[in-house]
Parts: sequence; C-alpha cells; structure tokens
Amino acid sequence: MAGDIRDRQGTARTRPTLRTLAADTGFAVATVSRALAKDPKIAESTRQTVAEAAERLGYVPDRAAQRLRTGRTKVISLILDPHQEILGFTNELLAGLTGALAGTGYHLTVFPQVAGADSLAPVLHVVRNNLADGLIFSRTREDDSRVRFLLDRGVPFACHGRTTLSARHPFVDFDNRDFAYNAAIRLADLGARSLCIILPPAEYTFAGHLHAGIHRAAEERGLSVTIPDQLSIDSPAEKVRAWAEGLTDVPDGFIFPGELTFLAATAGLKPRGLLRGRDYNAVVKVSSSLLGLIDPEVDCIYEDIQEAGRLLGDTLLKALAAEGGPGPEGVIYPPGVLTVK
Amino acid sequence: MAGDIRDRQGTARTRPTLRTLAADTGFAVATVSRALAKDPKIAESTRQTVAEAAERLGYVPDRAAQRLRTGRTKVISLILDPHQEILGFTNELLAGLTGALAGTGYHLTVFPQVAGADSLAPVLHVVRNNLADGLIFSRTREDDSRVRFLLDRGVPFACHGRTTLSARHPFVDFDNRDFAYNAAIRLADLGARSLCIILPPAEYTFAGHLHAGIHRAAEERGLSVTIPDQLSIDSPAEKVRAWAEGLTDVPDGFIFPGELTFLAATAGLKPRGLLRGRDYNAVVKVSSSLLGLIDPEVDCIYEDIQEAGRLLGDTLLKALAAEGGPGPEGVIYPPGVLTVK
DNA sequence: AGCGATTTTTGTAACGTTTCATTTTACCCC
DNA sequence: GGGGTAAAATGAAACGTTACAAAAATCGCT
Repeated sequence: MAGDIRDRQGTARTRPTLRTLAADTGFAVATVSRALAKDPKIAESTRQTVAEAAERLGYVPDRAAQRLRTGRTKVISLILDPHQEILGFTNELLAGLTGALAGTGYHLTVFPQVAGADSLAPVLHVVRNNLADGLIFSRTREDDSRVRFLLDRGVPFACHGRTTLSARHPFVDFDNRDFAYNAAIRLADLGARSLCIILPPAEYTFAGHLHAGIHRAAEERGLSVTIPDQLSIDSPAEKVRAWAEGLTDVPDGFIFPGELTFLAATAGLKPRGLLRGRDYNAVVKVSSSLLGLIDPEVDCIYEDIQEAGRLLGDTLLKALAAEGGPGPEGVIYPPGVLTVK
Repeated sequence: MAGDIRDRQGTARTRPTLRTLAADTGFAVATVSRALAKDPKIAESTRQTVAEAAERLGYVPDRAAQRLRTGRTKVISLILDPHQEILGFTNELLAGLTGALAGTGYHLTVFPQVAGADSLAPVLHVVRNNLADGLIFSRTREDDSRVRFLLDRGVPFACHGRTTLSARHPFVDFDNRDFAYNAAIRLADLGARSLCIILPPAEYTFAGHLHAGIHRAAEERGLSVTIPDQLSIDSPAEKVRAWAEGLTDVPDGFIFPGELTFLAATAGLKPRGLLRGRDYNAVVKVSSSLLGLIDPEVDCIYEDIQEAGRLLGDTLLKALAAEGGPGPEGVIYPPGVLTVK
C-alpha cells in the first residue's frame, strides 16, 4: 500500500495516528479524538484506555492536521526589532518567553523587522498569511500602527510598552516613570542640582514616562532638567561620546536609561578629567550584571527583561484564552531596588 | 455557516484557495497547483494566467495544508542554549539567521534548552514530533550526542562549532585556532614571555582549537603557557574576578576568548594596581563594539556572530536542498583583523 | 417487558494541498 | 483524413485531524 514507511527491518512503522489508536483500542477515530481532548461526554473508562494506548504507542498529534482542521496555528510570533541591542535583551526576552510558553503547546517563531522598513510590515505578513495565533512585539509607540491594526482585526497580541490610544489592550511595561523619579530623587539626595537625561526617541511611549518621572522629582526638589534634543538612547555610541566631550555646563546628575549610553557618555567625560562621584553622579537602568564588572560603584536600577518576557507570554496566553471576552489587563512591572554602594 | 469569515460589509470573504483560483481561471485545481509550482508540463500561457490570478486575488498557499500533504514543515528550529550570554550573541545570530532565511519560505522557531537538562532533549523533541525540517544549534562538543543522533536519523542540521567525529557533517565554525595563534603572536610582539588563556569547558571542541593555536605560537616564540584549570569562560564573573585577585606569578600576556571574562579578570587585577599595557597585555575576542567604549586601547579580535548566523542558515538550506546527495562542506569563518591602537 | 430519556459512540464530511493515473486536446506526418 | 504521439489538463485520492448529525447502547421506571 502506498504511503507506508518501512524501516530497515521491513516492519511497517509509520508514526502512530488517531487511526492507529482506533485500531488498537477498538474505538472509532472520532471517539479517540474526543477522548484525547478530554471531552466529558466520553466515558471516563474510554478516556483512560485511549490515554494509555496513546502513551504506549507514543502517539503525538500532527500539528499540521490540527492546524488545517481548526485554523489555529498554535504558534506565537515574536517580531524582533533590529535596534542596536540593550545588551542581552533578546536573549533574556526569549528565555522568559519560552519559559512562559513551555508546556502550553504553543511554539515561538521569530520574524525580523528589517532596519529601515515600516514596522507594520512583519505584522501584516504574519496576519495576512495566518502564520500565528498571536503576536508579540516591542518598542511600542504612543500611536502605534501595529496596535491599531491588530485591535481592528481582532488578532490577539501583547506588546512591550504602552500606547496612548484610548482602546484598552494587553501590554507589559516597565515602570519607567517610577524609575526616572527614583533615579532623580537619588541624585538629589547625592546633592545634584541640575539633571540631565537621555531619552528614547519621542515617538516611543516610554519617553513620555521617563520625562514625567524626572520632572515630578525635579519639581519636588527644585532641580533643573536638561534633555539633549539631538540625542536619544538609539544614537550611535560614537555620537553620544562626542556629545559628552563637547558638553558645556556639565550637569551634576545624569540619568541613563541604558547601559550602553552610560558607557558611551562616560567615555566622553572621562578624558576631560570629569569623574563620577566627584564632578557628577549617575543612575543607570541596567538589565544585566555588566556594570557591576566595569564600574561597581555606579548606582543602578534593574529592569528584569526575562520577567518581561514571562509576562508577555502569560499575557498573550490569557488574551488567546479570552476568545471574544474582555482581554487581560495590561501589566506594569516595577524597577528593581536601587543598587547603592 | 460555521467557518466563513465575513468582514464589516457582510460580504463573505474567506482567504482565496486553489479552488478559488480554479474557479477564477477556469482550470482545474490540480492544474492551478502545478502551474504555481512552475511545473514545465503546464503550458506557459496557463502558468501566466494562473500567476496573474493568484496575484490579483492575493492568494497565499496554506502552510498547514502543504505541510500535511507533503510532510515538509518548512520550518527550521533553533535550539537556544541558556548560557550566560556572550553579549548580544542571540540577537546577532538571529539577525544573521533570519536574514539567510528571508524569502526562502522557511520560518524560524526557537526552542530553549533548559539549564541543567540533557542537551539532546530539545533536539529529540523536535525530531520526534516532526516540528522542523532542519535544526541549528551551537556549543558543539567533540563527541556530540546531538550530531550523532541527527546523522543517524538523517535529519538535516547545521551546528555552530565542529565535532571530532569521523563522519562528515555540516557545520559553521570560527577559526579559533587562528585567533589564539594570532593573539599569542601579538602578545609576544608586545614582549610577553608567559601567556595565560581562559578556555571553554574541555568538552567543547573549540577549547582544543584555542589550545592548539596558543601552543603553536608558544612553541615558535618560546613562551610559557598557563591555563587555569578551575576556570572556564562559563565561570561566573565573580569567580573569575576572585581568581584574578588571588593570582600569583601574574602572566604578562592574557588571551580572553570573550568580553565578559576579560572584564571580570580586569576587575580583579585593577584593584591590585596591575595595569594593562604596563604590567601585562591582553588580546580579547569580541563580538560587539562594547570594549571600544570601555577600554578603547585593548587589542581586540572580532568574531562576527551575525555572519555566523548567515552561514548557518545558508549551510542548512544547502543541506536541505541536498536531499540524500552529499551535504554541504563545513564552513570556517576567519577572525576579523586585530584592532590595534 | 417495554418505552422514553440519557449517555456514549460512530460515520461522514470537511480543511487546502499535492500527486498519480487518466483523459482530453493538439500536433505531425504519410 | 486518419493513426499515432506528444503535450496539456483533469479527477480522485490521500495527508491526520475535528465537528456535526445521527445511531447505538445503557439506564430508570412503570
């Protein structure tokens, strides 16, 4: 008969299917299918028999067939943006995500977002070709075309960062406001009077949050705040360094929402004889233990990216389970404690 | 009727299928299928008509159906190991991989390798459940159970790093021997007499390559080599630092096959008043521009991880295309030029 | 013992694709 | 004009699953 695969010994052994189990147990294919789905309308005894046979024969359902039949892919797609990396970001995020997805039957596929291109493109591709049941992406904007599109289409998703859209939607966000506030307070406690923060590009929602946090603290403590407007955390390190080298009226308190920016700025300040702890202070948002190695004295506030990944996974799973009902709430995870020396 | 999707206007619009195209063009489903597959036994004119209709109606083949029918998943799975990260490794590798896979119709799924568990487990899972047509993994060992298993099963794969198995198999590897050799020569040129290198755990093949490289140079130039045996590039930073702090007979030339190890060791050496450039020299293998920010003077040799990803993708694609014939050769990519100040 | 109501099981028809074996059409040449 | 051959198109079956409607088995109760 065509289609049967014979191994070296000549025994016909193809992967067991529902048909195999049906033959083995004596039940009909339909019954076996429903038994495995734990349908309560199937007798408990039958379910047991079938489960035992499945176990014994090493049955594993065929994803392609399930997907074809149900239209559900059991796939979640992560859109990976190409930004120069917060060190270890991708690795940590993936660790968290795969952790959250483990044992759920969902697989994770990765789609790149090509550098200059429209950020909607990969999302469009995934949705149009029905490549996943849900999406995860980061770098959310205040008015995010991806969020709009997915909400409109009713496709489940979870994004890292919030929008300012009125519609409720699932997201996972770091409390950047709290971070910036605490960082500024800390700097004030250390005696700083003039603060400086390098922000993300303005279209990203968390730029506003950082802004709000630092300004609240500045108001409370009567500090001045400067924000270099030619610069962002996405600026090439070289540019940041050059900026630091040419900086006049050096502030006495810096907030860096990223390790790399801190290092780049330091690289520009140090040759001028400006020393952290004497001429200025700094608080850095870190998501690795890198800085502990380089400059163990610097004040750090930790953002747990792995936790973000876990939360993104959980949130999306909830959204997928919601099925028409109200989706899950957004989740905001807090900064780690300030690391002080 | 269940399953048909209606948009806001109420028009029944479900995704176009081969049947849709068949109805539209007047050809049979089978003809349409073969036309899209560019089967030369289908008249050129027909192929054109069909292609045009597909384009016009926005037809995109259903992966699930193709997969069910052909048994081919069009998926490549990356096994992600959980090692504390060479900074940016995952991100760069993924960028390279997705780049190589773009436009080929292959998707990339990611499976984690849980920390303590058997490295064969995720591979087994993917193969047993037929979740991918090919695998990619890294941290290859001299006698690697994954390679053995996949060769035995005839499952295509490409691994980062070589084995010492006699069987030929596809791999992509950095020329660690060359790196270590050149690093050692450079140190000798700078006047070093006693070298020290921190190696990967011995089971990884590239430990041997680094070893070979440094020893060849040592022999040529009459240098001594010490290898701390309680330590590896996987040791926690804290342990490396402690080692550096307690080091007696400090060597005058260090080779670090990783940025983090270098930083950790430096963190141990510096408090003792030992300065790079005066008391010792170092060559570091880098895969990011991080060190340029922290210590712009240090000698670096670059390993291009993104290139590794690209090569892994290409190699696996070749292996998939080989289909029984001889698979592709292993690929060894060279170190970047030494960055000297 | 028989009838109705449950509970449990089952046959059948899809989902969208590819492929095999056939049929139909077109073509050539004497 | 007809026989043979090559080219082009087709119908039907199958991949493994789920879901619907319907059949069969079981049970309680008079």
